[in-house]
Amino acid sequence: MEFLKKIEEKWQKRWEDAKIFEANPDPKKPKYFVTVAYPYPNSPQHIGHARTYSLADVHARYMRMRGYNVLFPMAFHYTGTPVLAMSKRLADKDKDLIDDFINVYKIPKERLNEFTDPLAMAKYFHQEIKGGMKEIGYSIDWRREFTTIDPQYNRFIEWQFQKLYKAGYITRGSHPVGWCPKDGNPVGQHDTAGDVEPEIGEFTLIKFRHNGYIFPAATLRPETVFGVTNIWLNPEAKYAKATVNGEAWIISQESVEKLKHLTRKVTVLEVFEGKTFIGKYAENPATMAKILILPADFVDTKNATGVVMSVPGHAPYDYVALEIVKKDASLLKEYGLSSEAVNSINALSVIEVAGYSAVPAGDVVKKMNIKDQSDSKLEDATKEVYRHEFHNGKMRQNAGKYFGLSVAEAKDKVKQDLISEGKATTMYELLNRPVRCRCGTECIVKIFQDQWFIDYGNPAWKALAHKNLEKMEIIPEEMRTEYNNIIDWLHEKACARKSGMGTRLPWDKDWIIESLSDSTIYMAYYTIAKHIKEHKIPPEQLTDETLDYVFLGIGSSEEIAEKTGLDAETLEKMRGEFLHFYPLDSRHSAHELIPNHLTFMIFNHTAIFPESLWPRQIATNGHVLMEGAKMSKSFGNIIPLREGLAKYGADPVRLSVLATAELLQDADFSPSVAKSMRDRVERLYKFAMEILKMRYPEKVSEKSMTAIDRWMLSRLQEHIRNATRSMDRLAVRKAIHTVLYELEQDFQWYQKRIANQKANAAKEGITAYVFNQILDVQLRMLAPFTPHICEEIWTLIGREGFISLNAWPTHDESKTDIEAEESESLIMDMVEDTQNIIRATSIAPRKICYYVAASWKTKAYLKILEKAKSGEVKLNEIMKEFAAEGDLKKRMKEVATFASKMVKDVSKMPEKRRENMLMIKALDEKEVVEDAKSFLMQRFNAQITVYNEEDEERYDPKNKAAVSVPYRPAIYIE
RNA sequence: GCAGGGGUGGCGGAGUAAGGCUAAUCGCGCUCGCCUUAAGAGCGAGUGUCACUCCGUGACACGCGGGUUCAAAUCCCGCCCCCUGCGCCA
Repeated sequence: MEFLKKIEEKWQKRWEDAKIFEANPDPKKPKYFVTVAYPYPNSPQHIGHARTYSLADVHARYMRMRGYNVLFPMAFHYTGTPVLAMSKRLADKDKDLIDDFINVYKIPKERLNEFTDPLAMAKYFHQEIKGGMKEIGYSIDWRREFTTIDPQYNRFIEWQFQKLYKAGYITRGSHPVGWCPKDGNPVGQHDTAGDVEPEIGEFTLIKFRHNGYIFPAATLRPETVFGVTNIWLNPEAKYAKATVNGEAWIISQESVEKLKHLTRKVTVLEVFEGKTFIGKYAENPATMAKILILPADFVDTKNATGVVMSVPGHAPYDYVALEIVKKDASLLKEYGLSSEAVNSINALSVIEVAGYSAVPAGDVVKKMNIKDQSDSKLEDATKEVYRHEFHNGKMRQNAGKYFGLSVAEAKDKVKQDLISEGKATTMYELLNRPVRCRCGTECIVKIFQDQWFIDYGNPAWKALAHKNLEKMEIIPEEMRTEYNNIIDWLHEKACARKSGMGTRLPWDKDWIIESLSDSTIYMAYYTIAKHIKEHKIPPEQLTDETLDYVFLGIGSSEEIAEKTGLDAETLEKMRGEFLHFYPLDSRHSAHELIPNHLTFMIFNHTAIFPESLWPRQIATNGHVLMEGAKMSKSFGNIIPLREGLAKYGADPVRLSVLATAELLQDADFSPSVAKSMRDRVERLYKFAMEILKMRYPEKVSEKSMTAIDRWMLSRLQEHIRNATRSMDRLAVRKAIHTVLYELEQDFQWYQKRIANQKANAAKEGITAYVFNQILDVQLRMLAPFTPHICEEIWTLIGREGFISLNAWPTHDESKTDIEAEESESLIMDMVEDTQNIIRATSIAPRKICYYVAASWKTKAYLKILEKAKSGEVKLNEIMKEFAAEGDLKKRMKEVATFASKMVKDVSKMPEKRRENMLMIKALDEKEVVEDAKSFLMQRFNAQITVYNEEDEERYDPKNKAAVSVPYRPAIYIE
């Protein structure tokens, strides 16, 4: 490990000193611009992050070796509220967070105090993350680094938003958000206790009337209004008589504040206990039916209005509650309810659904054996009824004009109609309440007024996004439909908040542009960040005109230079650099960013830039699991990246996160995988050191090589081709497997095959040459994945320069030797057959005889192959042709048996193999087997003899020779 | 619910685009052997299930059920299960 560590440090320093990853416009080379979503510095990175970033780095390194002028930059995303929230929690001495910081992230205790300043915290993690990126060996051009709170970047974002604004892509409106009434802030998932995402739903409030008062019953199923049999109030809870936007409402006391946050004017007139209204009648606005108000403990006055309409036919809660009220004589007495009136209430059926009776709620309650209102199974029962009714249910006749509609359709129609008739209204509520803010307060829904939105719902804009997507390469391709769907779904996205770090909206400085909106086209900023730093360009000089010129080519450099005081030449250089590297060639990210960031990137590019500068490729990848389990702080299975690097080494970590899964799947990291990768890397080193001891000639003539040498070199070509193909679609797992394991397998076979060849200087030279070829190719194909060890070996074996800047090997068709490959697979098959026979007969072989097929068989075989090329082979036809050949005619009976068998075999053969065999024509099988004799002798520890089937002198006591077929010699063992 | 991805051996996972070469590349694990003072590493061999007349043979096996075909893990239809995303959160 020490050894790997030293190598890593050495090469990271050399790369930095030689500035080899600093990319400048170079007209001599094609450019390639790769970026990966910049990290958010609110914690150090862990092994999981390494996947996305390593993939991007491997991509960058690969393209660099393919001869491109690759730009791979990095920046840091300070925008947003999470850092603020964390900082505040630290200030509040949040124990869990402090524990995480100390135990998981290994942050020195004494530094924690600084972190009550959010900016200090962000800066700390920024350096922490950057350190990790250097230690893992990413080929980043650090000259272009920036943060999203740099004033120059703020100018860039202002410029972008002005463009969006002018294009009509910015709208304003009101919007419900999760809200902490104590903190006075919107709450997202990271603000809540237990990281719960607040789910906002819209309840329909149906206005039941009683004596001039409105009971606004809250429901998520307005279509069931026709099945209401009564109203539920919680008898023990407090209700308020209040004026709500001018109407007299009876609502739970808890709902008063909520309605206020939902922009309603509420004045409380009087407070009652729920029981006050029990036994009174109210009128259903949809049916005009007079219904009783009854008591129910299950009514949660904290949910919506605390007034519930009862639909026992379709709501399990209502069904159970009604049954209880009916049976409970003391309850009836307590509230002075007439038992006749109550008992006459029967569930109404308004929805017909296959597989259920008229009262689906009753069916499910009975099935689940639910007895009382507090039974937790009621939740499941409700879900089951709803699921079936929503998808398969139809409205019955008593639903009036909605008769025959599906529940899904009726739900919306009823709601809209009731609202427009003034019989209902709506109210937002949290569906997964209670959701608690980290401060402990229960969250509510607030309508955030005059919020700014980016209008991703704009149809013309959607069309542009689709157009970009169509031209773009999506890796993996399976994700394309996902993007298409998302472009279709997206609508207005709130783009600014009142708190957090970032850029202020240029036309309304109270708002700060939120993080998913200020990170959509920043790849363009990398191209000028270098100049901004180099020339210390202040934000004031980055006027809208400057940026218009640099990014859109509007105006002249002289004019702008004059106005801004910027150097005209610098302006032109910036413009030139932007045009050189743009458009973006590849964008990398984890695939959870597809529904937001990545699609936003597409949208914004089409809004700001001309079509020629739209992004060309997006590649996304899955997560990293830790020994099969999800990584999470609560499982305590997070390995911070730098800790992992220190423990296992950079190259092994890179391999571990990339070699265990294809892009879409989750990779599985574990110490044992990392360890085996480390062993693999060390073995490569040892192998190289052995080759280093070998002497080999500069050039080796083809002729002096034996078939097995040519076979190895031919296989090497095949592996180059496969690895390159895999890399071109970023199938890194496949590529690593090809380079590391498949190549290795052939190499091991090769070593076995040559182990017994007679030693002489020429042979040794050839072997050394072949070994060296393998090492050379393997190193260059591994360099993107394990750059450190590859650089080290590269230098040790005396190669010039950095392997990182060397060429990726190219497939050389001329080195492919089909004959050698076919000969070798003959040997491999033969070895396997021999082995099977030995096992089957349990003979300890002393003598093994091989009989290669007679020449007439080969002749017939080739004929059949020839025929198979042009479609199906008809046995009778081919037999006629055989009959015309003298040497075949004299043994027609044998030929017939042989041919019928071969026709079958050939038809099952892959096209490629048939072509190869035809190309080779007749292989001299006897010679092939003779060549492998010493190997076979060693392999089976027996005497080996090779005969031709037609050899009169052959030793063949069991007459096995007859069963030989081309490419499959007969075997006799004794 | 909607959308996307997936379900293959003890495990991870190839194979599915172009149906037959293939019941399974490769890795891990496990068993046996070699090497070694020992362990590890390395090397070699074996390793789907069941049944039987158990050096062999047969049947069954790629989520479940149908279908197309001489032939299906692969194509078609229906169903079940798992994972991910669904917005103000980076």
